Amino acid sequence: MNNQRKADEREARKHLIMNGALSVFHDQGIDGTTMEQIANEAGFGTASLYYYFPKKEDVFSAIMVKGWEQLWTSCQITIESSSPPKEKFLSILNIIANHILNDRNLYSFLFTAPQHSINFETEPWKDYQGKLYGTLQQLLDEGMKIGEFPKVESHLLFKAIGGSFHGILLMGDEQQSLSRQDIEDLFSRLLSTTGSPHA
Amino acid sequence: MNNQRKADEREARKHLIMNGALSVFHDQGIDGTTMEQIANEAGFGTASLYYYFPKKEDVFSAIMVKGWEQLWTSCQITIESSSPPKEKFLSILNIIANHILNDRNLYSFLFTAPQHSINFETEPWKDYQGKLYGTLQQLLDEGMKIGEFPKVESHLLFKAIGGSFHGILLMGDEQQSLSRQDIEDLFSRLLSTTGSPHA
DNA sequence: TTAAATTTCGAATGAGGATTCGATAAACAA
DNA sequence: TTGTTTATCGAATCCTCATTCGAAATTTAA
Repeated sequence: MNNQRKADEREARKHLIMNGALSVFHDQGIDGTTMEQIANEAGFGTASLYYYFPKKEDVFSAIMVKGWEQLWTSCQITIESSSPPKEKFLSILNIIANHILNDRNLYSFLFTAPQHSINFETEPWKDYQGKLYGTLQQLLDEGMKIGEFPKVESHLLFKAIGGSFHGILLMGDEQQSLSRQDIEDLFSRLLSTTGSPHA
Repeated sequence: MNNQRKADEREARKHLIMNGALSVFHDQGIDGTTMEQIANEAGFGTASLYYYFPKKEDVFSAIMVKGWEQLWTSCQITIESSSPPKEKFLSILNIIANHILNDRNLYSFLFTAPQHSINFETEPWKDYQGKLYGTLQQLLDEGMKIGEFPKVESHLLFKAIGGSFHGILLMGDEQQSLSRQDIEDLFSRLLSTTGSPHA
């Protein structure tokens, strides 16, 4: 019975396709990418893709699921630990940062995929995304209550952090070296309880 | 001679179309928008659009130009003033924030337009964008030299600020009320010279 | 009021690209 | 070896747009 191997190989081929897709997205943009380009990049004939993904949309979806699931599971232990909010929060950011640094294309896709073109509500990865974001938001709220964080509208703080995270890690092509130190500096700056004097 | 009025009216119609386009972008996404949808939204027949904009791309381009030019000119006076870097920097952020708050659709478009699909290098608005970003980056450098800003890689700081700006002002649909105070708080936090203690 | 210029737009046209077909090859099982 | 299942893919569909046409309406100018 090589049923298992069969399945594994099939799965492996799916991943080749997904990576090909990510690579094409990088230069052509998501909406500008054709199934033919993906096929070429991945080393398949165009029609073959449909043997693995019935619809173009399914390629997107599969990538999303892979990414968000990965992200969620690698944060889970930390999330379930019992460290104080701020420490937990920063640990999670760190984990995510490492993922992004290791797989730029994938995470750039995760965080910039157009919110239209597809019925995103029913997608399975929405779940992981929701849990992760929810957790972070919640940590922010808790930490604020304890006084570990500055007194700012927690929604605002969340968006600010999310935004700068995106900016630092995903903006621009330069593979810019980023010491973990730099990252921590910036975020603990945003999170410092030190009131900030106006300009 | 009603040549002037003629020109004005034509210009006005162009703007109707641009606004229609922005409105459709908002729900359909930029790449998912068709000329027909824009036409309907703006109250024209599909073919009529081409009387004003020879190519779809020209609609995009016109919007970009309008936005960036507007942004640049409204910052120019401040930029040419002789305030110290930090003050100047925050003033500019403030001006931009107000623009975004007043014309969400336009600026959401400006800052999220896909970098692919078009030959952006030759576009006229690239100029305004470049000047504005360049100025901000430069102010950051200067301020850092004087010690008005924290000692962080200025490129990083720039991205962090750009990112959180985007996050705060353009993320999510909720028209969330945003006091200018809140905004200043967050940014002067990022810019404060107070070293931040690690978690 | 009449010719020229300006605008409008429904209905072709044409190209690009997603998806499907039909045939073939490989791998496997009996 | 031979039938069956798994994979592959070039070449046809078929549909969705962007863009163009050609005819009409509306406005301007004389």
